[in-house]
Amino acid sequence: MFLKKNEINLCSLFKNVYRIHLRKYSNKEVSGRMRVLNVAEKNDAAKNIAGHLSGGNLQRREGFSKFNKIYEFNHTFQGLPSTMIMTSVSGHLLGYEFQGSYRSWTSCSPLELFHIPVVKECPNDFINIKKTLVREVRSCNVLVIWTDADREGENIGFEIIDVCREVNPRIQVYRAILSEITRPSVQRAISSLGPPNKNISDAVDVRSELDLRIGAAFTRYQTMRLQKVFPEVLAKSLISYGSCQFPTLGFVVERYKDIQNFIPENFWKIKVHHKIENLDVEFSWQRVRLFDEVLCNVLYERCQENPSALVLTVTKKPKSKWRPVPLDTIELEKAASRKLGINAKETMKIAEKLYSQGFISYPRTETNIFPKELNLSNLVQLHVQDNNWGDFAQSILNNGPTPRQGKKSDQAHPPIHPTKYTHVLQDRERKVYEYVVRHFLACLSKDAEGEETIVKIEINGEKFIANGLRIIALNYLEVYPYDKWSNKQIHNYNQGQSFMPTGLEMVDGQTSPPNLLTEADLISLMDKHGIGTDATHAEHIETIKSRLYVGLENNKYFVPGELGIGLVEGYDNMGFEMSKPHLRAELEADLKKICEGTKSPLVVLREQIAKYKDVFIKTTEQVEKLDQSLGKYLRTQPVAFQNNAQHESMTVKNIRKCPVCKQTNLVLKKKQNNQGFFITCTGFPTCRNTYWLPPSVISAQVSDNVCFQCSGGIKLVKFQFNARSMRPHYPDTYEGCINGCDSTLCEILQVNMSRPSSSSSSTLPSNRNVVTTNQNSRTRENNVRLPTNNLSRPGSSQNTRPLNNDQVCCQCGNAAKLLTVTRETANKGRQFYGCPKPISATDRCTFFLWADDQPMPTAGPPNTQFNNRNYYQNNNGQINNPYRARAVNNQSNSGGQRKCGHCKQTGHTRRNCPQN
DNA sequence: GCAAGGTC
Repeated sequence: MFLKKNEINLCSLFKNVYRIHLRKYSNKEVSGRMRVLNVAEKNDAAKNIAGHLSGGNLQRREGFSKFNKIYEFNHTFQGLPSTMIMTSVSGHLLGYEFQGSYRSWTSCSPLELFHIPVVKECPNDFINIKKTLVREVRSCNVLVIWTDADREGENIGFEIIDVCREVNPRIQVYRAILSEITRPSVQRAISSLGPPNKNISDAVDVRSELDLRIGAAFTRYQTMRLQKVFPEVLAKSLISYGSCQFPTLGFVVERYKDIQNFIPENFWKIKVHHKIENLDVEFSWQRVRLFDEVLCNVLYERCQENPSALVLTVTKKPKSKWRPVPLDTIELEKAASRKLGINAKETMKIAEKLYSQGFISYPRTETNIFPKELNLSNLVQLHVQDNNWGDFAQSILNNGPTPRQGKKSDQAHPPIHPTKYTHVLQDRERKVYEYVVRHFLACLSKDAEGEETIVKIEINGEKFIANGLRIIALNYLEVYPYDKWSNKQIHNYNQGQSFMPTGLEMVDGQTSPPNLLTEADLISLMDKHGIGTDATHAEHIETIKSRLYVGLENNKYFVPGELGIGLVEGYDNMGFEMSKPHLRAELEADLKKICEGTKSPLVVLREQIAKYKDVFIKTTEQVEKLDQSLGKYLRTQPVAFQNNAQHESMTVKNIRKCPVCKQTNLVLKKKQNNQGFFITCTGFPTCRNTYWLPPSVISAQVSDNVCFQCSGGIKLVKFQFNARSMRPHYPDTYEGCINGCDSTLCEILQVNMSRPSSSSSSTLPSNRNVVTTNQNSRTRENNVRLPTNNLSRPGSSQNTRPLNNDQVCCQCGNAAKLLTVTRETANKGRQFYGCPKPISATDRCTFFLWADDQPMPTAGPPNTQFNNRNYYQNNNGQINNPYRARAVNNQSNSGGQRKCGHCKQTGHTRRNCPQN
């Protein structure tokens, strides 16, 4: 329940009327106060926002997660006195994963990873955070999202919304936008709440899903193949592919190859020296250098003919060395790598520790502009006490801080700066802290000032230049030893004067290749090409090091490893620029269009998947190029490996499409104790269709032969039975079709594919043929529909009756009865299906299904089904997925014996209880 | 055993 502001004002005049009004529409707020759940992206933000909103008058209590506290305080929300509950998540609450058995690398062909369902689920680490949200939101009327004002923040916001709406579907949702966490910003944000932006969130979902599908498909494929092709070298290697790690590797390989392919060129140039006493001033040639020796020699000889130098001009002008801009993550990483000798990954680890101890501000920021509200003088004051930089800090206070401003703002975090003084840190922590402090003081100080002298001379028509520098004031350099700027002396020259050089020489040289990339260079390239984020650059670099794609030369320069260069060259030879940055850039452009609402996320997903799937298939077709390239660099002969649809040959063999879910395949598997076999759907646990083979089967193997009687390429299975355990005259070894055409075999095995599954062993679970939707997860499929039709056919093994598509059937196999809730509850009038047998009947099953939760028709792509009542549009214009709402009906799997917490009956939960 | 993105 939420009231418009003018409505609230009116109500405030008639408090009694308002209270009635409030109670009428909200059963959450019995006390007459609004309860508002506020959720930030991290605990630190929640704490600070709560502090600003409450003016410090708040109570802290524990949530289920020890890292994410709950802050409670009173506040006037939209004109109403309200109880504010502020808590947080820790970044993403949910993440995409493959379901169930698909997490096994051999469960399916890697090609299938482009299409099989993925679910957005809460990792175990974050279950406690989710539990806190679920508990708190039950008693609230309003949810305010305070996550970071960036793309990921918007997506995290929707993850919070999804979790909260699951238990409180009527909650009103608002988005607060903060540019920084200061009191004015927080106040401004809460008084200008808007709706969350689904477009932005969708873009992140698309990116996440693509990263998983593409990354996993290529990683599994190339790992499994190359381990077999190079068993001596790569048997235990994980050969990953990722949309960020591969371009990062590509940069290293490209620079290495540039150097390898570099052809030096000879050049020649003329130098002039003028030495008086100990000062030797060198004049450089205005032509810089010539690549023609004869021509250079002609000009040199001309100078020699009349070597007297005439001073053409003497220019003196002020020269500044600019103080640094406020520190962002990338600059910290680069500076630490270059100047402190600490690599980016280690730097971020140290910075995070310093942040968690309160010594520095949040170290993952793209902002290099100090917000106006930040009291810089107070922060500088903290450092006046220091022996090394205290005097400098005092001088800043005396003159007033003059921050140099950069041009970037992530609208979320301020530049990295010290927040507390300490002098007790040791080693690398001290180095990083000192760097942050000195950088902070430096950028609040003044540019270094100097005077530059430029002298131009002419010798018989050829012009030369020399520079001098006189430093007037070091200013920021006094506190910032990481920058160098030194005086460069020059003689006093006057325009029009002539002098005789003490040296005139022609020197030769060779052009030299560029240097190998340092870590700072690599980070700059990643930043320039949009590979990764400021928070992840260091991780991608670490990944390609740990996978042995690259190594370090002299502990400083990146060189590709044999594996890394072999992979890049292999894909290049196929014509796929997998290691080039523009693939990611193209996706980024599409993501931007999704954010702007000019391109549909489904279209982007479909296009990108089609593109990468095509590359994947073509890769498998010419994968020998990868073998050859790697063989060359690994100096190992590739082991012959069949090239016929490799992505399939390295996985388990499919027997046929699962007759229940009709999406994934039936495969043959050994039981965990290795004693006996079963045939199961690879969609487990989404699809639980399983056929247990009798103990008399001592060996089973899917054959390459297909059944010539059945259509659809059903694979035969080769069985070995216990000797003489079969019928008289039945062979102990037999290859046959289990699809139904071989009735004797199916009878022996008690397998009947015309039914969802059959129980062939009395000692094993038989009723597993139920498709479920994980209650903690949201399922997303590409091109295929999540199997749901079994809900209308909870179909125990006894259910042999053919059912039409529209019929709802209970667990006994009977047509379910349509009933209506008659009790005076929130669900009064709502229809549901139940078992048609009398309540007193002992064999009555526990089937329960809301009529408006019925599965959709099975035809047509999912995005064409928006007219179905199960797809509904919420207040924020988002399309909600009905599958999640239906998940609670799935207790019918595995016996469904959990009791409702309300009526104590089985077959439904408290939330769906018809007696509500 | 897989990605990249948050965060602790």
